Amino acid sequence: MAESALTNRHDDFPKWYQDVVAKAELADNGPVRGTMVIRPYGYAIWERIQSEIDVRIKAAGAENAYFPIFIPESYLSREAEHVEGFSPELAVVTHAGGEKLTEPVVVRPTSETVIGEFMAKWVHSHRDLPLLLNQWANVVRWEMRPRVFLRSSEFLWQEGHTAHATHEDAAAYARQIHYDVYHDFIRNVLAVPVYLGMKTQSERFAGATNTMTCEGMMGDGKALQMATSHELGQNFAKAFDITFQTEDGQSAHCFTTSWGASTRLIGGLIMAHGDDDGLVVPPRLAPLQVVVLPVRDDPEVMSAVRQIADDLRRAGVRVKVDQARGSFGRRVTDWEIKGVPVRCEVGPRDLAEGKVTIARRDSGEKVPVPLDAVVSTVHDTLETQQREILSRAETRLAERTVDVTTIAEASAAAKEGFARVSFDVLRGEGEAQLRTEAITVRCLQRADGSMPDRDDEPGLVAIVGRSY
RNA sequence: CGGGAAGUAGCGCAGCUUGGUUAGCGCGCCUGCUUUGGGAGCAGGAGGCCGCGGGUUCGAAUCCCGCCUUCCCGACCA
Repeated sequence: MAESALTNRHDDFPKWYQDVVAKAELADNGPVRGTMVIRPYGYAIWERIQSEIDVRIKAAGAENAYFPIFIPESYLSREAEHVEGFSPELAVVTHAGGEKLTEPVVVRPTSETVIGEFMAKWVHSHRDLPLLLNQWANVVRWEMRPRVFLRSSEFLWQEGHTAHATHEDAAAYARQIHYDVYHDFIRNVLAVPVYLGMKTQSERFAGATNTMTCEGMMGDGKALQMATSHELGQNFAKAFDITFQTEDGQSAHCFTTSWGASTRLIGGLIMAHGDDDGLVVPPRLAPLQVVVLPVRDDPEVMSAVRQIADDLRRAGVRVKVDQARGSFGRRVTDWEIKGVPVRCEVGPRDLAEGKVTIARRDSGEKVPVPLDAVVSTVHDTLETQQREILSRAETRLAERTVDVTTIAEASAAAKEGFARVSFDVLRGEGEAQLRTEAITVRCLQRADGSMPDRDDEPGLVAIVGRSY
């Protein structure tokens, strides 16, 4: 291969990221600072993310609904920590219909408050619980330093909101979502290994009693929070009067949860798996799993290409035929930048031998395959690739997570990746001290890597690092 | 929002210091022919409110002021 079409990842990682976003035709910047235009290929990836997450959410029993984008400003102020947490990044509508509004209207930064209001209306009895809602929506959080997919002023996400009769029920459901929806999707579809853990008090969602996170490691060693689930205790139930009658006729406040994953996952996909040739999309996620690529625009070749694409499509593979416009080399690099997992290259030389060439995006490996074995080989290659993309990411995560015992060591380790350090070392001043170096506690775990129930459990371990 | 860098064709840049023909170059784009097994070649062609607004000047891409946008580093976040 001659020179790359992209900035080299090790020369300038942020520039490389921008190049991939542009050249893989994922997104453009919008005309207003911090907004983004998601292009068809980028949106196709989002639609794959949506459908995989949606099916898991429904399996967990939640139902989709839709709440309005405009929220009365007064709703936000009902929960003190919540409004304090969000007020710096709110977009507020003060004028509409040619007049000044009597009460300003907030563009939702998240929907806890409106949904709380309606939960209060809908929940009367313990028989109405649990109430399990989800919505797919856009939200607005005005960003000072925007970055496409990672931190945009408007982004797309799903936000789940649930109400439960007991703390135990709410805690269990938030964990169920965290493991069975987020962790399962991120690990098994997105092929990103993550640390599951609890946020420290300073990193917690505004108004939550507990925030859980999936922390992934990007190609440059920085952390990305890829999904979060919150226990909100009775904070929002009290602020919005979400009450129900218990079996013995008492009135009680609900325990609520909320949980979300956003278009940031696309940024995570790019930075977790991308290489110097562009995007690498894991097969289970890929909107396009195979591109069938004619070496030249020749009737015999084209007819073979169409036949192979039909066979693959019938076998359930997401496939596209390359139209053979332009040079072969150019077309190859274009599909590589887009990260399509498998190329099936078909030329006269292959056909003369009754074969095609199957090429893997992640390893670059190419093998000749007899025509009648294409479907089964593609199938195997997709599975292998899915497995090995995850395994490479796991190796990086393991190699670049270092066990340390002091703050100075943690700070050094965070230059390359993550540090694992006893939380006792950080309690008090330690966390704040690291923060001055832009290093934060990504999550807290028990010594065996499991999810703590409380942040004051003895023996907790903190995973620290720089983050997006 | 603080510190730094930059905005000239779709993308990447030169020109600005020292104001003065018709604002250039590479890639991409269009047409034609030859090509196509790893970013093709030749020939012809299209494409610019030089980020926006104001000022200085006989004259501004070039000098001055303001604003907007992008990127980097910080404080905030999914």
